Amino acid sequence: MSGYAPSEAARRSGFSLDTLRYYEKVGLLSGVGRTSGGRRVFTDDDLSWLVLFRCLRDTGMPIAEMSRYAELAREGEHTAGERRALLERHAERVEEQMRLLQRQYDHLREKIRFYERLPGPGTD
Amino acid sequence: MSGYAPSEAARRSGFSLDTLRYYEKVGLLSGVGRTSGGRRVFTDDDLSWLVLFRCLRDTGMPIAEMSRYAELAREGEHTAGERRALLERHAERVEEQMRLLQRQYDHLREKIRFYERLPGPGTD
DNA sequence: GTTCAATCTGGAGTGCGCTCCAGGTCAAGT
DNA sequence: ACTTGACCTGGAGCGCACTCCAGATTGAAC
Repeated sequence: MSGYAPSEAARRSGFSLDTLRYYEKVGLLSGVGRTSGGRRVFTDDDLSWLVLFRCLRDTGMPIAEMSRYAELAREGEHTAGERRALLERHAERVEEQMRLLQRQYDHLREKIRFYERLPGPGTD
Repeated sequence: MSGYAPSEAARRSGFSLDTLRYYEKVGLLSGVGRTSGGRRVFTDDDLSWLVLFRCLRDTGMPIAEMSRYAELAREGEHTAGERRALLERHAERVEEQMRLLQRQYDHLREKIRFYERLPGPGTD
């Protein structure tokens, strides 16, 4: 069961091997296990962190803030409130982002409608 | 009527003065007028280009692609089909982006719900 | 035992999109 | 005429998030 090679962790998380190394280097991912030979071994727990990072990155959270979150989590249960607040603030920014994206998408569609009213090549 | 100073164009478009200069430098914005003293004068037409660029940037289009679009527009009416196709492809990417954002937003909200079930400080 | 793909390390390099700076110019207000 | 704030140019610098590289090591398969 749990214990994934780097390539497997990369495949499952959608991050590249280099990105996984980079995340470890900047302290996002700490305490990843090693084989006697020095190779990384990712646990299910590591994987679920990666899934969270995937979510946060896809929604535009900067790495520094993810690091902050991870650091809080490492500090223990008493930081739960702060972690929650951090995620809450982020979620609000994401909502704003979604509204903007929707608005600009609508503009874009309108612009395209303008072109659709023009005769295309071969439309006769 | 039409004829805006750089600062006014910046204010109306939401781009910084430096960004407006940069856009001109990379060929996004071409043929911006000048006063006898060399200062830029933005027309309503320039402004509407900026509004379009704002839309495309906000939806994640790279500058190179906006340049391509602007170039096509300069080439004349016969590129309308190609321009339309470019915008259409972009709109599809934006739709994908919106779906991803929504999906990850949902994950995020679920994660937050987990914290909400924990007693916060002072929740008693 | 040999091979060979996967992995390791440290560090340099990349791509993008600005952003800032120095040193000078312009023009509106007084 | 003078001051002052907006603007000019060319070019350097920055922040972010990777991405790539060289040269060495590991370990599963044959």
